[in-house]
Amino acid sequence: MTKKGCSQIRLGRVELQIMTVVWEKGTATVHDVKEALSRGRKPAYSTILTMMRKLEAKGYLEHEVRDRTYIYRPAISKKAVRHSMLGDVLDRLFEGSPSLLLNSLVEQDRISEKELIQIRKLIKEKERERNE
Amino acid sequence: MTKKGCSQIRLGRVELQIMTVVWEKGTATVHDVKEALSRGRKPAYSTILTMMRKLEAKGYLEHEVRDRTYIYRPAISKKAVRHSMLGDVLDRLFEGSPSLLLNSLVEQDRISEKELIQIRKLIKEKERERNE
DNA sequence: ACCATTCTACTACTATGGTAATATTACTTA
DNA sequence: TAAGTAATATTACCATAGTAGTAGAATGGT
Repeated sequence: MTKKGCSQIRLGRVELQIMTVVWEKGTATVHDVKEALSRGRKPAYSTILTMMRKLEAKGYLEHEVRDRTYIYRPAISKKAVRHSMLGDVLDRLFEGSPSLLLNSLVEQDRISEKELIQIRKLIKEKERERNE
Repeated sequence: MTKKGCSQIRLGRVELQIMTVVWEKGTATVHDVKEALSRGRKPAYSTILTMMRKLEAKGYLEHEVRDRTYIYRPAISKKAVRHSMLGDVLDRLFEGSPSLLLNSLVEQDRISEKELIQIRKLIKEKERERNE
């Protein structure tokens, strides 16, 4: 149970990209990440290496050595990061109000038919749970 | 109409705090902001001054002079910043899926009874609009 | 006229995310 | 065993958010 505001997980643009790769693959070497980041402006190998070392120093990655290659894996869950960063946006920008936040998504027209159905299902579940 | 990804509004922690004050008050002097930021670790007057000048340089604030005091006002709407920053989180962290995002809020138990009602209303409206 | 007050302007420093060249190490293979 | 290869380690930048001391300018009161 995370207390209100004790999260404070800070991840930069590229840091998050790297973490995303490692989350998706489960484990990843520097090369794996470099490979996965082949779209857009690709950072140099040594750039990714440096960042992954920093991510480990911050406790977001861990590694083990196999055939003198570092095998990295997440030391923090995607869920935790989602909670932390979304909670941040919610509090800083939307006065802690999920409906205000959702409204912003509606305004942006970011909600497709499929998403709408999914969301309604979610709400229904939450309501049912609430009425027990 | 903002195109997909052309947003790129970047605001730091304190920068956003300052913008929030100016949005709320409509116009604000450096003193007003310093006053409003009296909770937490309060930045020095000159710190706020510097940041507001930087915000103006970035085109997020404007000012006029009155009795040799700078009266700042927003040059960018809160709505635009909300769209930009939330859109960023949506894309980077939730694969562009609003329902995944909402699910994270549910998991965090950030949705009160009142919010739930408000959200349902929003969804209903969206559905009605969709079925026209 | 002078001084205190109250603004902005200037300057400088710290931390951190991002970038990457280069050095080093260790293994492989001819 | 010497060269080449493939990995990490070291080092050094740049940009920007955040911080704030101090200088300078203009005004108002005495």
